Amino acid sequence: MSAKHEEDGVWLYCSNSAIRRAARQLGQLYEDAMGDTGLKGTQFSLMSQIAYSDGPTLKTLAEAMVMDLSALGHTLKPLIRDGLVELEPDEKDKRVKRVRLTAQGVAKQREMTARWQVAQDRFDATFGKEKSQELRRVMSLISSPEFARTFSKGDEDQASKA
Amino acid sequence: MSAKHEEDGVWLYCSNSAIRRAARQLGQLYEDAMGDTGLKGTQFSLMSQIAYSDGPTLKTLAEAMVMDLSALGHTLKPLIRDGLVELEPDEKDKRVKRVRLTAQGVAKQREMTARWQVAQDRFDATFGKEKSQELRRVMSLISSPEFARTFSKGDEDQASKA
DNA sequence: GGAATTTACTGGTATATGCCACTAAATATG
DNA sequence: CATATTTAGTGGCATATACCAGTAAATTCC
Repeated sequence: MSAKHEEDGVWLYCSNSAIRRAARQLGQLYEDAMGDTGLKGTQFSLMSQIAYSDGPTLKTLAEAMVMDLSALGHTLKPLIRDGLVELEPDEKDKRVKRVRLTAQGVAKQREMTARWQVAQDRFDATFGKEKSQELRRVMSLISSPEFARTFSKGDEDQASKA
Repeated sequence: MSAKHEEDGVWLYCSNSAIRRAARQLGQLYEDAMGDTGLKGTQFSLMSQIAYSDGPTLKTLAEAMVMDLSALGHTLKPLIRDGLVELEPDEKDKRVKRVRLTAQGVAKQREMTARWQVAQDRFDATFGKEKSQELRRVMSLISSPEFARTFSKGDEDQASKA
Protein backbone atom coordinates (compact mmCIF):
# COMPACT_ATOMS: atom_id res chain seq x y z
CA MET A 1 0.00 0.00 0.00
CA SER A 2 1.84 3.08 -1.16
CA ALA A 3 0.85 4.94 -4.32
CA LYS A 4 -2.51 6.66 -4.28
CA HIS A 5 -3.87 6.71 -7.79
CA GLU A 6 -7.43 7.12 -8.82
CA GLU A 7 -9.31 3.90 -9.53
CA ASP A 8 -7.12 2.30 -6.95
CA GLY A 9 -8.17 1.16 -3.54
CA VAL A 10 -8.52 -1.60 -1.01
CA TRP A 11 -10.96 -3.44 -3.22
CA LEU A 12 -8.03 -4.44 -5.44
CA TYR A 13 -6.50 -6.25 -2.50
CA CYS A 14 -9.35 -7.38 -0.30
CA SER A 15 -11.74 -9.87 -1.87
CA ASN A 16 -14.33 -9.15 0.77
CA SER A 17 -14.31 -5.41 0.12
CA ALA A 18 -14.32 -6.05 -3.60
CA ILE A 19 -17.41 -8.19 -3.58
CA ARG A 20 -19.31 -5.92 -1.21
CA ARG A 21 -18.52 -2.94 -3.35
CA ALA A 22 -19.66 -4.73 -6.48
CA ALA A 23 -22.81 -5.82 -4.68
CA ARG A 24 -23.63 -2.19 -3.87
CA GLN A 25 -23.06 -1.14 -7.45
CA LEU A 26 -25.00 -3.99 -8.98
CA GLY A 27 -27.80 -3.47 -6.51
CA GLN A 28 -28.07 0.11 -7.69
CA LEU A 29 -27.96 -0.80 -11.34
CA TYR A 30 -30.66 -3.42 -11.05
CA GLU A 31 -32.76 -1.15 -8.89
CA ASP A 32 -32.56 1.64 -11.42
CA ALA A 33 -33.17 -0.62 -14.39
CA MET A 34 -36.26 -2.09 -12.75
CA GLY A 35 -37.76 1.30 -12.08
CA ASP A 36 -39.99 2.11 -9.18
CA THR A 37 -41.94 -0.99 -8.27
CA GLY A 38 -42.49 -0.11 -4.65
CA LEU A 39 -40.12 -2.84 -3.60
CA LYS A 40 -36.36 -3.16 -3.20
CA GLY A 41 -34.25 -5.57 -5.17
CA THR A 42 -33.59 -7.61 -2.07
CA GLN A 43 -37.29 -7.95 -1.43
CA PHE A 44 -37.82 -9.12 -4.96
CA SER A 45 -35.03 -11.68 -4.61
CA LEU A 46 -36.54 -12.93 -1.41
CA MET A 47 -40.04 -13.19 -2.85
CA SER A 48 -38.68 -14.95 -5.90
CA GLN A 49 -36.89 -17.50 -3.79
CA ILE A 50 -40.04 -18.05 -1.76
CA ALA A 51 -41.99 -18.57 -4.97
CA TYR A 52 -39.27 -20.84 -6.28
CA SER A 53 -39.17 -22.93 -3.12
CA ASP A 54 -41.91 -25.17 -1.92
CA GLY A 55 -43.29 -23.72 1.28
CA PRO A 56 -39.91 -23.27 2.94
CA THR A 57 -39.62 -22.81 6.67
CA LEU A 58 -37.94 -19.67 7.93
CA LYS A 59 -34.93 -21.77 8.80
CA THR A 60 -34.51 -23.43 5.42
CA LEU A 61 -35.17 -20.17 3.60
CA ALA A 62 -32.56 -18.41 5.69
CA GLU A 63 -30.06 -21.13 4.91
CA ALA A 64 -30.82 -21.02 1.21
CA MET A 65 -30.38 -17.26 1.15
CA VAL A 66 -27.30 -17.51 3.34
CA MET A 67 -28.91 -15.14 5.79
CA ASP A 68 -29.13 -15.04 9.52
CA LEU A 69 -32.49 -16.40 10.66
CA SER A 70 -33.34 -13.29 12.61
CA ALA A 71 -32.23 -11.09 9.73
CA LEU A 72 -34.63 -12.96 7.50
CA GLY A 73 -37.39 -12.45 10.00
CA HIS A 74 -36.74 -8.73 10.08
CA THR A 75 -36.55 -8.51 6.32
CA LEU A 76 -39.89 -10.23 5.96
CA LYS A 77 -41.65 -7.82 8.31
CA PRO A 78 -42.40 -5.14 5.71
CA LEU A 79 -43.50 -7.74 3.18
CA ILE A 80 -45.87 -9.31 5.67
CA ARG A 81 -47.11 -5.90 6.72
CA ASP A 82 -47.86 -5.08 3.09
CA GLY A 83 -49.70 -8.33 2.57
CA LEU A 84 -47.29 -9.84 0.09
CA VAL A 85 -46.03 -12.66 2.26
CA GLU A 86 -47.51 -14.68 5.08
CA LEU A 87 -46.27 -17.11 7.67
CA GLU A 88 -48.14 -20.26 8.54
CA PRO A 89 -47.34 -22.43 11.53
CA ASP A 90 -46.43 -25.96 10.61
CA GLU A 91 -48.92 -28.60 11.67
CA LYS A 92 -46.49 -31.30 12.69
CA ASP A 93 -43.87 -29.19 14.38
CA LYS A 94 -45.34 -26.25 16.19
CA ARG A 95 -41.99 -24.49 16.39
CA VAL A 96 -41.81 -24.21 12.65
CA LYS A 97 -43.31 -21.54 10.44
CA ARG A 98 -43.62 -21.84 6.72
CA VAL A 99 -43.30 -18.88 4.41
CA ARG A 100 -45.38 -18.26 1.32
CA LEU A 101 -46.51 -15.52 -0.97
CA THR A 102 -50.07 -14.31 -0.75
CA ALA A 103 -52.09 -14.03 -3.96
CA GLN A 104 -51.12 -10.39 -4.02
CA GLY A 105 -47.52 -11.36 -3.47
CA VAL A 106 -47.59 -13.79 -6.36
CA ALA A 107 -49.00 -11.11 -8.63
CA LYS A 108 -46.43 -8.59 -7.52
CA GLN A 109 -43.59 -11.04 -7.95
CA ARG A 110 -44.72 -11.83 -11.48
CA GLU A 111 -45.05 -8.20 -12.36
CA MET A 112 -41.58 -7.48 -11.08
CA THR A 113 -40.07 -10.43 -12.88
CA ALA A 114 -40.71 -8.72 -16.20
CA ARG A 115 -38.84 -5.65 -15.03
CA TRP A 116 -36.11 -7.76 -13.54
CA GLN A 117 -35.57 -9.40 -16.90
CA VAL A 118 -34.73 -6.00 -18.33
CA ALA A 119 -32.04 -5.48 -15.72
CA GLN A 120 -30.70 -8.97 -16.12
CA ASP A 121 -30.57 -8.57 -19.89
CA ARG A 122 -28.65 -5.36 -19.52
CA PHE A 123 -26.21 -7.03 -17.24
CA ASP A 124 -25.72 -9.87 -19.68
CA ALA A 125 -25.28 -7.41 -22.51
CA THR A 126 -22.74 -5.38 -20.59
CA PHE A 127 -20.86 -8.16 -18.91
CA GLY A 128 -21.35 -10.93 -21.42
CA LYS A 129 -23.92 -13.68 -21.21
CA GLU A 130 -21.40 -16.46 -20.78
CA LYS A 131 -19.36 -14.61 -18.21
CA SER A 132 -22.54 -13.70 -16.44
CA GLN A 133 -23.52 -17.31 -15.99
CA GLU A 134 -20.01 -18.18 -14.95
CA LEU A 135 -20.10 -15.37 -12.42
CA ARG A 136 -23.28 -16.76 -10.89
CA ARG A 137 -21.69 -20.18 -10.65
CA VAL A 138 -18.66 -18.73 -8.90
CA MET A 139 -20.81 -16.72 -6.51
CA SER A 140 -22.79 -19.86 -5.81
CA LEU A 141 -19.61 -21.77 -5.05
CA ILE A 142 -18.44 -19.10 -2.64
CA SER A 143 -21.84 -19.18 -0.99
CA SER A 144 -21.83 -22.94 -0.53
CA PRO A 145 -21.50 -24.64 2.84
CA GLU A 146 -18.60 -26.67 1.48
CA PHE A 147 -16.72 -23.51 0.67
CA ALA A 148 -17.42 -22.17 4.13
CA ARG A 149 -16.25 -25.39 5.70
CA THR A 150 -13.01 -25.46 3.79
CA PHE A 151 -12.42 -21.79 4.45
CA SER A 152 -13.05 -22.12 8.15
CA LYS A 153 -10.68 -25.02 8.56
CA GLY A 154 -8.03 -22.73 7.15
CA ASP A 155 -6.94 -25.72 5.12
CA GLU A 156 -5.15 -25.59 1.84
CA ASP A 157 -7.08 -25.47 -1.39
CA GLN A 158 -9.63 -28.01 -2.57
CA ALA A 159 -11.97 -25.82 -4.55
CA SER A 160 -9.22 -24.22 -6.57
CA LYS A 161 -7.17 -25.38 -9.44
CA ALA A 162 -5.78 -22.17 -10.86
CA MET B 1 -38.37 -21.99 -12.80
CA SER B 2 -39.86 -25.39 -12.16
CA ALA B 3 -37.95 -28.09 -10.28
CA LYS B 4 -37.21 -27.43 -6.64
CA HIS B 5 -34.02 -29.19 -5.74
CA GLU B 6 -31.75 -28.38 -2.89
CA GLU B 7 -28.80 -26.18 -3.72
CA ASP B 8 -30.97 -24.56 -6.30
CA GLY B 9 -32.42 -21.09 -6.19
CA VAL B 10 -32.81 -17.69 -7.71
CA TRP B 11 -29.10 -17.00 -7.25
CA LEU B 12 -28.42 -19.35 -10.16
CA TYR B 13 -30.47 -17.07 -12.40
CA CYS B 14 -30.15 -13.58 -10.98
CA SER B 15 -26.66 -12.11 -10.96
CA ASN B 16 -27.71 -9.49 -8.46
CA SER B 17 -29.03 -12.05 -5.98
CA ALA B 18 -25.98 -14.20 -6.57
CA ILE B 19 -23.51 -11.50 -5.73
CA ARG B 20 -25.42 -10.27 -2.71
CA ARG B 21 -25.65 -13.76 -1.35
CA ALA B 22 -21.95 -14.33 -1.85
CA ALA B 23 -21.22 -10.99 -0.20
CA ARG B 24 -23.16 -12.07 2.87
CA GLN B 25 -21.31 -15.34 3.04
CA LEU B 26 -17.89 -13.87 2.47
CA GLY B 27 -18.61 -11.14 4.99
CA GLN B 28 -19.33 -13.81 7.56
CA LEU B 29 -16.25 -15.83 6.72
CA TYR B 30 -13.93 -12.86 6.95
CA GLU B 31 -15.60 -11.66 10.11
CA ASP B 32 -15.17 -15.05 11.76
CA ALA B 33 -11.60 -15.48 10.56
CA MET B 34 -10.63 -12.07 11.89
CA GLY B 35 -12.01 -12.79 15.31
CA ASP B 36 -13.45 -10.21 17.64
CA THR B 37 -11.72 -6.92 16.99
CA GLY B 38 -14.55 -4.71 18.12
CA LEU B 39 -15.14 -3.61 14.56
CA LYS B 40 -17.09 -4.96 11.63
CA GLY B 41 -15.50 -5.96 8.36
CA THR B 42 -17.12 -3.03 6.62
CA GLN B 43 -15.66 -0.65 9.14
CA PHE B 44 -12.25 -2.13 8.59
CA SER B 45 -12.63 -1.80 4.83
CA LEU B 46 -13.64 1.79 5.21
CA MET B 47 -10.79 2.63 7.55
CA SER B 48 -8.35 0.90 5.24
CA GLN B 49 -9.54 2.90 2.28
CA ILE B 50 -9.26 6.09 4.29
CA ALA B 51 -5.72 5.13 5.24
CA TYR B 52 -4.98 4.21 1.66
CA SER B 53 -6.34 7.45 0.30
CA ASP B 54 -4.82 10.83 0.82
CA GLY B 55 -7.20 12.87 2.93
CA PRO B 56 -10.27 12.10 0.83
CA THR B 57 -13.37 14.23 1.08
CA LEU B 58 -16.61 12.55 2.03
CA LYS B 59 -17.67 12.86 -1.59
CA THR B 60 -14.60 11.27 -3.13
CA LEU B 61 -14.51 8.56 -0.51
CA ALA B 62 -18.15 7.75 -1.15
CA GLU B 63 -17.46 7.54 -4.87
CA ALA B 64 -14.44 5.33 -4.37
CA MET B 65 -16.41 2.98 -2.14
CA VAL B 66 -19.41 3.14 -4.49
CA MET B 67 -21.55 4.24 -1.61
CA ASP B 68 -24.23 6.83 -1.23
CA LEU B 69 -22.81 9.98 0.35
CA SER B 70 -25.32 9.97 3.16
CA ALA B 71 -24.79 6.25 3.74
CA LEU B 72 -21.11 6.93 4.13
CA GLY B 73 -21.85 9.67 6.60
CA HIS B 74 -24.00 7.37 8.68
CA THR B 75 -21.45 4.57 8.52
CA LEU B 76 -18.74 6.90 9.78
CA LYS B 77 -20.77 7.99 12.81
CA PRO B 78 -19.80 5.08 15.07
CA LEU B 79 -16.16 5.34 14.01
CA ILE B 80 -16.09 9.05 14.78
CA ARG B 81 -17.91 8.45 18.06
CA ASP B 82 -15.27 5.89 19.01
CA GLY B 83 -12.44 8.24 18.13
CA LEU B 84 -11.05 6.22 15.24
CA VAL B 85 -11.91 8.67 12.49
CA GLU B 86 -12.28 12.42 12.31
CA LEU B 87 -13.62 14.94 9.86
CA GLU B 88 -11.85 18.17 9.11
CA PRO B 89 -13.40 21.03 7.18
CA ASP B 90 -11.48 21.91 4.06
CA GLU B 91 -9.79 25.31 4.13
CA LYS B 92 -10.41 26.32 0.56
CA ASP B 93 -13.94 25.04 0.13
CA LYS B 94 -15.98 25.33 3.28
CA ARG B 95 -18.57 22.88 2.01
CA VAL B 96 -16.02 20.10 1.94
CA LYS B 97 -14.96 17.85 4.80
CA ARG B 98 -11.93 15.65 4.68
CA VAL B 99 -11.80 12.29 6.37
CA ARG B 100 -8.83 10.85 8.19
CA LEU B 101 -7.93 8.31 10.80
CA THR B 102 -6.97 9.50 14.24
CA ALA B 103 -3.76 8.15 15.79
CA GLN B 104 -5.92 5.61 17.53
CA GLY B 105 -7.59 4.80 14.24
CA VAL B 106 -4.28 4.22 12.54
CA ALA B 107 -3.22 1.86 15.31
CA LYS B 108 -6.48 -0.02 15.17
CA GLN B 109 -6.35 -0.31 11.42
CA ARG B 110 -2.84 -1.72 11.56
CA GLU B 111 -3.75 -4.18 14.23
CA MET B 112 -6.72 -5.38 12.22
CA THR B 113 -4.70 -5.68 9.04
CA ALA B 114 -2.78 -8.57 10.53
CA ARG B 115 -6.01 -10.38 11.30
CA TRP B 116 -7.40 -9.51 7.92
CA GLN B 117 -4.40 -11.12 6.26
CA VAL B 118 -5.37 -14.40 7.90
CA ALA B 119 -8.83 -14.23 6.39
CA GLN B 120 -7.50 -13.18 3.01
CA ASP B 121 -4.98 -16.03 3.04
CA ARG B 122 -7.70 -18.50 3.82
CA PHE B 123 -9.76 -17.17 0.98
CA ASP B 124 -6.84 -17.46 -1.39
CA ALA B 125 -6.14 -20.97 -0.17
CA THR B 126 -9.74 -22.03 -0.59
CA PHE B 127 -10.57 -20.24 -3.78
CA GLY B 128 -7.15 -20.14 -5.40
CA LYS B 129 -4.77 -17.22 -5.36
CA GLU B 130 -4.97 -16.58 -9.07
CA LYS B 131 -8.72 -16.87 -9.21
CA SER B 132 -8.94 -14.67 -6.19
CA GLN B 133 -7.07 -11.85 -7.89
CA GLU B 134 -9.10 -12.34 -11.03
CA LEU B 135 -12.26 -12.16 -8.95
CA ARG B 136 -11.19 -8.82 -7.51
CA ARG B 137 -10.50 -7.52 -10.97
CA VAL B 138 -13.93 -8.59 -12.15
CA MET B 139 -15.61 -7.06 -9.11
CA SER B 140 -13.68 -3.88 -9.76
CA LEU B 141 -14.84 -3.84 -13.35
CA ILE B 142 -18.47 -4.26 -12.31
CA SER B 143 -18.01 -1.47 -9.80
CA SER B 144 -16.55 0.94 -12.32
CA PRO B 145 -18.37 4.02 -13.59
CA GLU B 146 -17.77 2.84 -17.15
CA PHE B 147 -19.60 -0.37 -16.43
CA ALA B 148 -22.45 1.55 -14.87
CA ARG B 149 -22.63 3.87 -17.85
CA THR B 150 -22.72 1.05 -20.35
CA PHE B 151 -25.26 -0.85 -18.28
CA SER B 152 -27.51 2.15 -17.91
CA LYS B 153 -27.53 2.91 -21.59
CA GLY B 154 -28.81 -0.59 -22.08
CA ASP B 155 -26.39 -0.82 -24.94
CA GLU B 156 -24.86 -3.96 -26.28
CA ASP B 157 -21.61 -5.26 -24.86
CA GLN B 158 -18.35 -3.40 -24.69
CA ALA B 159 -16.80 -4.84 -21.60
CA SER B 160 -17.41 -8.43 -22.58
CA LYS B 161 -15.71 -10.72 -24.98
CA ALA B 162 -16.95 -14.10 -23.92
C1' DG C 1 -22.67 42.02 -8.14
C1' DG C 2 -27.01 39.61 -7.13
C1' DA C 3 -30.14 35.86 -8.37
C1' DA C 4 -30.34 31.04 -10.02
C1' DT C 5 -28.11 26.76 -9.95
C1' DT C 6 -25.01 23.34 -8.49
C1' DT C 7 -22.34 21.07 -5.01
C1' DA C 8 -21.21 18.92 -0.43
C1' DC C 9 -23.00 17.55 3.58
C1' DT C 10 -26.65 16.62 7.42
C1' DG C 11 -30.62 14.50 9.40
C1' DG C 12 -34.79 11.75 9.07
C1' DT C 13 -36.80 7.52 7.66
C1' DA C 14 -36.88 2.85 5.84
C1' DT C 15 -34.97 -1.42 4.62
C1' DA C 16 -30.81 -4.91 5.14
C1' DT C 17 -28.47 -7.76 8.13
C1' DG C 18 -26.07 -9.62 12.17
C1' DC C 19 -25.62 -10.84 17.33
C1' DC C 20 -27.53 -11.88 21.64
C1' DA C 21 -30.97 -13.13 24.94
C1' DC C 22 -35.30 -15.24 25.56
C1' DT C 23 -39.37 -18.50 24.77
C1' DA C 24 -41.61 -22.48 23.27
C1' DA C 25 -41.59 -26.81 21.39
C1' DA C 26 -39.31 -31.17 20.24
C1' DT C 27 -35.93 -34.57 21.29
C1' DA C 28 -32.58 -37.00 23.88
C1' DT C 29 -31.35 -39.09 28.44
C1' DG C 30 -31.39 -41.35 32.67
C1' DC D 1 -41.87 -39.98 32.60
C1' DA D 2 -39.13 -35.92 34.17
C1' DT D 3 -35.20 -33.34 33.19
C1' DA D 4 -31.44 -31.71 30.04
C1' DT D 5 -30.46 -30.32 25.58
C1' DT D 6 -31.35 -28.92 21.04
C1' DT D 7 -34.06 -26.49 17.65
C1' DA D 8 -36.96 -22.67 15.52
C1' DG D 9 -38.54 -18.24 16.08
C1' DT D 10 -39.05 -13.48 18.22
C1' DG D 11 -37.55 -9.03 19.85
C1' DG D 12 -34.06 -5.68 20.98
C1' DC D 13 -30.04 -3.38 19.61
C1' DA D 14 -26.35 -1.96 16.41
C1' DT D 15 -24.39 -1.29 12.07
C1' DA D 16 -25.05 -1.01 6.68
C1' DT D 17 -26.99 1.49 3.15
C1' DA D 18 -30.35 4.10 0.34
C1' DC D 19 -33.61 8.03 -0.70
C1' DC D 20 -35.32 12.49 0.22
C1' DA D 21 -35.58 17.01 2.04
C1' DG D 22 -33.14 20.57 3.86
C1' DT D 23 -28.83 23.98 4.47
C1' DA D 24 -24.86 26.35 3.34
C1' DA D 25 -21.24 27.43 0.41
C1' DA D 26 -19.46 27.85 -4.31
C1' DT D 27 -20.29 28.67 -9.13
C1' DT D 28 -22.82 30.28 -13.12
C1' DC D 29 -25.40 33.74 -15.53
C1' DC D 30 -27.26 37.77 -16.60
